[in-house]
Amino acid sequence: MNEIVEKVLRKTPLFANLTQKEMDALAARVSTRHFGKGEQLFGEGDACTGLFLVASGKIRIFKLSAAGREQVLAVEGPGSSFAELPVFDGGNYPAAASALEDAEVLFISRKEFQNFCREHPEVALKVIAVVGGRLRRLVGIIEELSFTTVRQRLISFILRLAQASGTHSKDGIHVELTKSHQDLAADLGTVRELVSRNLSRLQAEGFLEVDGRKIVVKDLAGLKAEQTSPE
Amino acid sequence: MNEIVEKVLRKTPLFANLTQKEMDALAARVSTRHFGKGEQLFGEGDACTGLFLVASGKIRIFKLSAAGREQVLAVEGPGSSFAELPVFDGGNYPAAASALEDAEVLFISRKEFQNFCREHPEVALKVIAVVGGRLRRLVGIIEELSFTTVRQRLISFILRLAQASGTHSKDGIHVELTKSHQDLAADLGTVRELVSRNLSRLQAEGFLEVDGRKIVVKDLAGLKAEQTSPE
DNA sequence: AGGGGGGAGTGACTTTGGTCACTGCCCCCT
DNA sequence: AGGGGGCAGTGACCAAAGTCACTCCCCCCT
Repeated sequence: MNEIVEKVLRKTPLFANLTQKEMDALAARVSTRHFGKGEQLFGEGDACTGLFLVASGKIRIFKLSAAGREQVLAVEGPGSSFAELPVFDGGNYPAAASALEDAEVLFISRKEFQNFCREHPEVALKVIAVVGGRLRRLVGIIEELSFTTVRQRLISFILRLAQASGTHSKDGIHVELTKSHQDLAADLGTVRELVSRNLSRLQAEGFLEVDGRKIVVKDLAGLKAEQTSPE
Repeated sequence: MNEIVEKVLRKTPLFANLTQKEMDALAARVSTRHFGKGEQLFGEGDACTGLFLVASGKIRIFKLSAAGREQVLAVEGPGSSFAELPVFDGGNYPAAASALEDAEVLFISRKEFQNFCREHPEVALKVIAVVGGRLRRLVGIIEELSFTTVRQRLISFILRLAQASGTHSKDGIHVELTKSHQDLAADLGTVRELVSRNLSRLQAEGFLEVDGRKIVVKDLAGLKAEQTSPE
């Protein structure tokens, strides 16, 4: 039981290099919770009860608009922590979180985590580093929303995907969307229809070939050019 | 000389409650710099050299797009610190900073600040709290950019201004813009023309009266309604 | 007085984003 | 086999955002 917990703890940057003794102390304070696909961990505005660590699966952090649209702020996978901040400043969660796939999550109550940080100042420095990364990503989202079109964001997304998990072949780079257009739209800050339309258009222009969730990038250089200048 | 520095330090949340001894130690490591209106403190992508504290004036943190548009991320006044994060994670500045008005700024080098945090763990906790607030504001910007129109953002801005610094009279609430349409557009994530046009339109609709940078809110309740639902 | 510069207003237009309403597809369920 | 449900594609719109090109105004400069 505790070996699993420890394994996860060692994988999260916040607690990676604790001594065995510290690790044991921490593990004893941790509880495990399971969330099914689509299940909500907490809602926007909920009082913050503690810190979460992802053991398996993926957790999506997002904002929900009055009109029902979603804007994804982050997707956290195994080894990531989230909600560090409200734990400290005592405020409510600024966004909602739900499981993108079935997920195993570790939970540390606010009090326990705060005490632990006080006893282990290095952990506080780690928190700052982690939060720093988060802040950079948020700034990136703002930049994209403010300066770019849906088309450009979609292109960037595909290029990132190609970079990360594309397989090369003579007819181009094969990539596969791992989510629905709906979810992709929430990532890009737009609606389903625009994702669909822009994909069609990129295909018509010869940059891509689309077949369901499989995409073949035919003209990498061309796409990269489109990403920046609208021409 | 040092009394002035100390006064500023006491006003910034990060260092507010240090002992006199600590304060002296810190003050000795601080240097003062002046920036004229419009002058740039650092650019986006510059290597991070240290932490800044605002003594007087206002500093604008912003992103600059390839097309020359600006998106303001934050405006920091006296008593605020900024650039805490890159100091810790060692990365570059994610955005540029310039003086909105003539400003006096304290500077602490990266090394000095890091050491100080290591010696004074409570300061690290303070950093987290400050950064937490910053993160919330960024999430707010994302929410606005993703879910609302320029019109709604402009209305929210005016309402906030009315709340903060409006003076009531029989003909409405008088508020005054303290910046050009250009700068306001950068705050709202749009362009000059849209600010101008939307103001005109709000006037035509009877919500406001506009005279240069003076605005009289005629229909507060109506404006509040417009802020949320587009009708 | 004349000229220059920054800020503001606006008409005309294009592009992008978003909505609505359908249709069709695929897969699973019983 | 027949029906749902979720997902994807698309046509027809409409509204918001942004661009371009001016004009006007005010203030400051010498």
